[in-house]
Amino acid sequence: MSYSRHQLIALLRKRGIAPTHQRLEIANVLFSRGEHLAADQILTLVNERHAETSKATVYNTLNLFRDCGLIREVIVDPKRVFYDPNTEPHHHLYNVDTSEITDISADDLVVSGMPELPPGMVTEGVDIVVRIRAL
Amino acid sequence: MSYSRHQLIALLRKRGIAPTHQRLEIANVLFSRGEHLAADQILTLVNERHAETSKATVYNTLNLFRDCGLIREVIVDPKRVFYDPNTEPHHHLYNVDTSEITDISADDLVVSGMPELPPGMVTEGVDIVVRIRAL
DNA sequence: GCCAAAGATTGGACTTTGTCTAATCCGGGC
DNA sequence: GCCCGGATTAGACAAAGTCCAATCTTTGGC
Repeated sequence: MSYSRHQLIALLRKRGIAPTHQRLEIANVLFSRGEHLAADQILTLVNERHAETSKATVYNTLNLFRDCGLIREVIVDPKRVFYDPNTEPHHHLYNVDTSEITDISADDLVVSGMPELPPGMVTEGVDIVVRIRAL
Repeated sequence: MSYSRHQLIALLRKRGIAPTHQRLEIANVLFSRGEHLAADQILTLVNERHAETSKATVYNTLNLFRDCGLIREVIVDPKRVFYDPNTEPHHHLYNVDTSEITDISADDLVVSGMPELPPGMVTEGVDIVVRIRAL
């Protein structure tokens, strides 16, 4: 599931994000791999060939992508945030031993009995994490 | 919902935890308030009268309590772990504006369609977080 | 294509959360 | 009351993430 330079540019433009070098590199790593990656992993991957993107830019860009709804944060590991290129509603299987994250389709996993929210409150999202481990 | 010194000692002893001064203070803050608290909040609360418990001890103790099943970690805020004195199965409402956490009974909120686990894997827990915000 | 303005990137200092260590300090059993 | 293994401590350390002011790119108007 690889994306061409043009496709990536279109993806960013659609959200009003100026397609710079660094942003395209980061988008490429996220969307072409389709994996859940943490900031430090992205920093490493993006600089694999020749270093060209700084830590600050990786964090800036991930926050920008998140704010624009291009990617989603996954909060499962107390040590770091993971970024998910899949923004469709879905849930996660989290291997606590290896920190590996796998998707669970929202069609399979269904929640019922959502509580009334306090007035003036809206749901931003429902995240389900199934924590698993060996044995 | 206040706990007496004796009740707290019994609570720790039941899990084989030696009831020291500091541990009782921390247990008291958690169980008497019944709130979801982060380590730094616990450190502050415990030292409100006169400082007597160090940061290291707060972290040691929270990890100990967690390992002994006395409390539960709640991973919802990328900035810090919250500790929950309620270890019964239940879920959480998380106010992303205020970082406030509220319980949702597991009787109300039901999940169906749990996926097959890879062989040799066991479920450690299923955490549902309903993220809400004002507006 | 050129230029300026707006916006993006950068290294490095800084903050925060949490861990580690080696020294000291209990407290429960004898 | 004494001892000893476990508990506590200050402070150094580590890792994730933010901030800043200087510099570099993009982009849109011409």
